[in-house]
Amino acid sequence: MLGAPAKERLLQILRILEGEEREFTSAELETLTGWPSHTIRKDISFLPKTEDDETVDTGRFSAGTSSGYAPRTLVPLIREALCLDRRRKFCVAGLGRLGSAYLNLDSAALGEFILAAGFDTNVNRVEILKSQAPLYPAHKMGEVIRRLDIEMALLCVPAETAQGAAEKLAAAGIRGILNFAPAIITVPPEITVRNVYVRDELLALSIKMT
Amino acid sequence: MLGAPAKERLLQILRILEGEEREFTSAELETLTGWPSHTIRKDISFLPKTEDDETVDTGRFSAGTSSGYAPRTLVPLIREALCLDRRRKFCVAGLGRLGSAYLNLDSAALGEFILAAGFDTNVNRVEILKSQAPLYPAHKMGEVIRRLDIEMALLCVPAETAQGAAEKLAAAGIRGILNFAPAIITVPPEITVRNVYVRDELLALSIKMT
DNA sequence: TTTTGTGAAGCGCTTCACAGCT
DNA sequence: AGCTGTGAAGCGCTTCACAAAA
Repeated sequence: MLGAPAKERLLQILRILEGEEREFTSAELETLTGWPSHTIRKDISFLPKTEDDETVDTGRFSAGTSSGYAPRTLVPLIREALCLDRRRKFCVAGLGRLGSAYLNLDSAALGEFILAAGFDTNVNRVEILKSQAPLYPAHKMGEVIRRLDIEMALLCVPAETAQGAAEKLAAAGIRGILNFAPAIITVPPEITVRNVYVRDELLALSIKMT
Repeated sequence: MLGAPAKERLLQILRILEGEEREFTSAELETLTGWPSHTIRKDISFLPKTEDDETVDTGRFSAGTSSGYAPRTLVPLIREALCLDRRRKFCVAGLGRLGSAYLNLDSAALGEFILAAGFDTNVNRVEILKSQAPLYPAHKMGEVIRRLDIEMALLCVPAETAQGAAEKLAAAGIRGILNFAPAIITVPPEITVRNVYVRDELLALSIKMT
């Protein structure tokens, strides 16, 4: 119940609704997201029903209100369904140009995610760079990740060292890796990887452009 | 024929096979990609058959060769199927940490895309940074983009200046924008935007992790 | 025997059409 | 009238099982 495509759409809807106050109809969400309104309604219909409502209202978003979905009620439901209620910690592995750029993202751009640490094999960078989060030499990864309970890592090392760094992260007990290095990394199956390849993004963009 | 999920997988296979010489079995590709071997074989079976082969071979990759797929024959077929034949030019707008990181991607990581220029309002950066592509002050954007026929831009400026930079790119005749700034940008409808938000990538990763 | 190639079955997501509420 | 909510139909992707080739 609630497949991967639906989760992707709900995430997009969540982004639109967050911070909004006025209600959105499924037709509006269609123009904003590009997904058909009936698909969106279907996705939302899969969300858990709020049982704490004592009134005998049939539709939980008061179907037929002729006004749409209220962010106030919908946003928490989506967050719960997508397991986004917890604030998760992540770290940056590799503090070159790319990694240090992500060190300096302000918390508004990160939402529920907390930048908890940065790592690099080059001790100079660790000492020189300034960051809100503490920076450590790479060999302390295992200790720090476990102590701070860091779940995810942005992998920002060069392509040549990506596989090695991924293995170090795996050994350090990381659970998910966002791989920005233009390389294919393989890790134990209990670790989830998501690749952010510039080439793939350009490809997706050019497909969208046609 | 050949749906979106299959394209995604073929792209991943293409990345693995490019530059390789030895043959790969579908079982090997399974361990490398994570997709089941029968799914991979199915995807490949959808590729157009090479008609120029005079011999009456049944399987075009010589089914039963007991050795796997030859990159030599497979790579061009995938490239054609994914419409990756044309080489498209792009530029980088904003040469801070993030932008300059992307300036230094080698061509292997970019595939069919060509980095044709970099722009920044800060003339110092334009003069000091070294890059394979020529760098220009931002005010030359219109002239350069049109002269070099650049189609896409990586928008790597800070969030505060993202909207202004996007408007300059729009005025310069860009057709697509890959927005790396953590900001929502609005452009004329003839321009396609694709956002790469770290927060969204982290969200997608954590959903995948559950 | 190993590995590709593929019709057919299976299954999950999307779409439809309409009921229900305001 | 306008909009949500949802069983059921439809369809596309995945999986299966086995034929064919070296």
